[in-house]
Amino acid sequence: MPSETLRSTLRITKALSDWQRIRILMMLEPGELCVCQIVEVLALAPSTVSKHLSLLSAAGLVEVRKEGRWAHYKLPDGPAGALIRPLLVWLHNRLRTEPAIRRDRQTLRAILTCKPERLCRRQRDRRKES
Amino acid sequence: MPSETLRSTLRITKALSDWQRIRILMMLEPGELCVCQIVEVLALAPSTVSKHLSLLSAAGLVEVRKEGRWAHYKLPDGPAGALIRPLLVWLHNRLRTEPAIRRDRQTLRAILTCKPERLCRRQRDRRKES
DNA sequence: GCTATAGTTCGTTACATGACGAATTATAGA
DNA sequence: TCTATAATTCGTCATGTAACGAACTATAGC
Repeated sequence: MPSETLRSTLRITKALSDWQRIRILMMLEPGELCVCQIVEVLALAPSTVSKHLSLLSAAGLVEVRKEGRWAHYKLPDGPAGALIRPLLVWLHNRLRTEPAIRRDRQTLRAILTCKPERLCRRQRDRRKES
Repeated sequence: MPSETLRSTLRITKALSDWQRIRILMMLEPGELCVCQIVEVLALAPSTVSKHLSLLSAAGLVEVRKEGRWAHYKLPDGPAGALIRPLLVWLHNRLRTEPAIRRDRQTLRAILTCKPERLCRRQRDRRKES
């Protein structure tokens, strides 16, 4: 019977062992984002992104704030955040200057200029034509 | 074309996402061990342990020192070690008091009292009878 | 040189995981 | 109340991974 700490630790390291989830964590450094914004940057299906977010959430690497039909995800602060801070700092230091990560930040900046509703509409439309 | 830093980072996080490999890293904290000693603690097939060690090695989480037919593995020191030290410290702090890890330490203590040659012989014999 | 042996590599099998689209849920607005 | 919609859950498929035993490699000792 593995202890909770042990399983929790494995949940964290497993959550960190996927490139898309790392991209999400790096993306959340500056502040919270809603799902559709993350979907847009990763260019993955919403269902896929949702799954990634639920794994990150289960590991305590992100927190969710639901507001109407919107879900905003952010890095945890307070005691929960302190627990995993060293890992995020390590990741951030290693990947800050990575081309792929810089590209994501660039994309995100562009995305933040338009309202989420517009984003979701665009994503729906794109889906229809294919 | 993902950069080397990026692939290296993923190799590290993937290496950390397995329980047996974490056990190995915790086991190596006090100092180097040879493969048969690790095999004995984990109670896995030598081929399986060897594979784990090669993944850890590829990620730079352990270093190998070959001596005759024996292979000694240890945590890296120097610059290579400094790079991943924060991760190992985090892991160590989280798992130091875990029952499973304490049990491994206990097992290891017993194992260290007998010479590696004896260990290997015992392992071979056990294999034969099954 | 031969033989025994510590460790690795290879091939196979079972299971875990990431991706997608379709169906579902829950909320906002007409 | 009914419709539209942001997000999640579910079912499926392809790929990745951990485990094993068998075969292989390389070294020590006769």
